[in-house]
Amino acid sequence: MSGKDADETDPTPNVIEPPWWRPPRPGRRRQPLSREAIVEAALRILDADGADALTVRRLGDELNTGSATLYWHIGSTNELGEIVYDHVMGGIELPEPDPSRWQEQFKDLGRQAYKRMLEHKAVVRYSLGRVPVGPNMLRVMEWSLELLRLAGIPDLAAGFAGDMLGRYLDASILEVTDHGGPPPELVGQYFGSLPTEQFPNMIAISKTMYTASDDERFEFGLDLLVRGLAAYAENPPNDPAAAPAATKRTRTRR
Amino acid sequence: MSGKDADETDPTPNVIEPPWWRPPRPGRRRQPLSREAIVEAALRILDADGADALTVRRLGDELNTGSATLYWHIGSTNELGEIVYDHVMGGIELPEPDPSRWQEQFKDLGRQAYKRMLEHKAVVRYSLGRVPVGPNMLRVMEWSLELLRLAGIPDLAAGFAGDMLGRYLDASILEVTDHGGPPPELVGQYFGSLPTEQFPNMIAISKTMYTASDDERFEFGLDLLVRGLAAYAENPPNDPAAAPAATKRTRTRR
DNA sequence: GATCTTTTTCGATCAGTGCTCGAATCCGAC
DNA sequence: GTCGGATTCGAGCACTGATCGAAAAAGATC
Repeated sequence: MSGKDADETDPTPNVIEPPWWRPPRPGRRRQPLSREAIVEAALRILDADGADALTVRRLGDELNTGSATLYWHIGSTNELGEIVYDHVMGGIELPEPDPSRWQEQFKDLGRQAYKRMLEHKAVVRYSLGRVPVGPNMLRVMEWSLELLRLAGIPDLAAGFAGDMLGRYLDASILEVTDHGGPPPELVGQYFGSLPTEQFPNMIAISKTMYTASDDERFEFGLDLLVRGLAAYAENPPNDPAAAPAATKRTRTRR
Repeated sequence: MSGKDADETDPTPNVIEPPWWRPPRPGRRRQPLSREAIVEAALRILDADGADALTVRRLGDELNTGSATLYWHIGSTNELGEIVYDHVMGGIELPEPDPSRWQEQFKDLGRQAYKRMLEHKAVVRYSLGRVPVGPNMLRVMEWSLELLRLAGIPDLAAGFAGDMLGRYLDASILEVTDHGGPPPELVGQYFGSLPTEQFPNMIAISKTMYTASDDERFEFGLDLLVRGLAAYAENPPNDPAAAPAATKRTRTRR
């Protein structure tokens, strides 16, 4: 992206040589390849050309190397995807948990994650069926649990909340993304064109759904989620084992 | 699977012929290939060997035909996957919506879908990032909307509910499925082995999560979802446009 | 029956994928 | 220097989804 040394990288300098000679090795790249450089290149590709464009060969082109080299730094393309996902979520800022404002703080976490994913929509592919295990998401999950437990949400519900939020996030991003399937507007059109007598509710809803903007819809779902959690805080479930409050703790460092 | 005519299908009968002769064409299969036969074979493969095993070639083997033939009946492998998903969901039974029991009826829809998906776990791959558009799912979605609107859930929330339920279903199935990633027990072990001072809440939760069975956890999340919806029914959102009740209607046929 | 048209099958093949191998190269420590 | 581990890389394997045009079968028409 910087491109400030683009021509120095050119592997075919202006010199006449017998064609059977080995072309001058481009030499070790000035800056040796690192996992971080790979992650950034991958994100660049994803942002520019979508999820399908991220292949080992394309990645090799982007970094002026072969596919084999990459496998010395990463385990697999899937693993790379997870690292990229964790990298994108790295910028989330977590305030000191304040139980009295837990609903707003929890929503704000969702908003931050949503914003970041919107800027890198293609990354959603690597979040879909997975439990996030990267260092950044670990930090986020711990914070989320801390907040909800302090707020008096039972353990089981607190555990669910993070998972639910993640799934809802994925779904929200997918809804505004072109992910290979039929274009969203075609789906909307299809739903609207169903036989009226057979699907009156779907038609009515499809209209309602389209009057709200993407951001408004996201906010709405976030609210729905928090209301479900709040219902648990006030009225604990049938499971008596769920602790009503967080265990004694010292303080979160950050 | 029936195999009642296995030997009749054998393309190499007990006859001596010069090897350069064309092997006797297996002839048109007794029963011409149909989309339904393909879907059933695909489901058989998915159940037996998982999502990665479903390829056009393997499907060709299963049906005694080549990959090219399949493409005459289906558009793409992805499309086939969606059809299989819709097929699996086809067995869901939908009672007459009874607004006074909407919470239980909605949960029961979730339970039915969960049970069906559990019997065909690999199919979850074709549900992940998609809006279900098959005829069976269309029917289910219409029923769900009908029920929730009659129960007084605002339109926007009712629209979300189906989506949320689908996502939650996917996540629940994935949690009990080996989907190529690290084995679930390893993830649990990893979470439990985190440094205690840094992740006290995650460790506490990971214990709680493992005491409950898969079914109990599913039931719990279902309850969380319904509570969120119920909160909306009683206390409509800031959006005044959301109708508090379903529009006038005649009656659902079924 | 024979002929023509439409539906259905299929072998061969294309371009692209993730990933691995063994050899070559680089680079810092001795 | 030179030695040994760290790093790069070309070639290639096994596999994928998908397409082409030819061929066969089934159905319609005479």
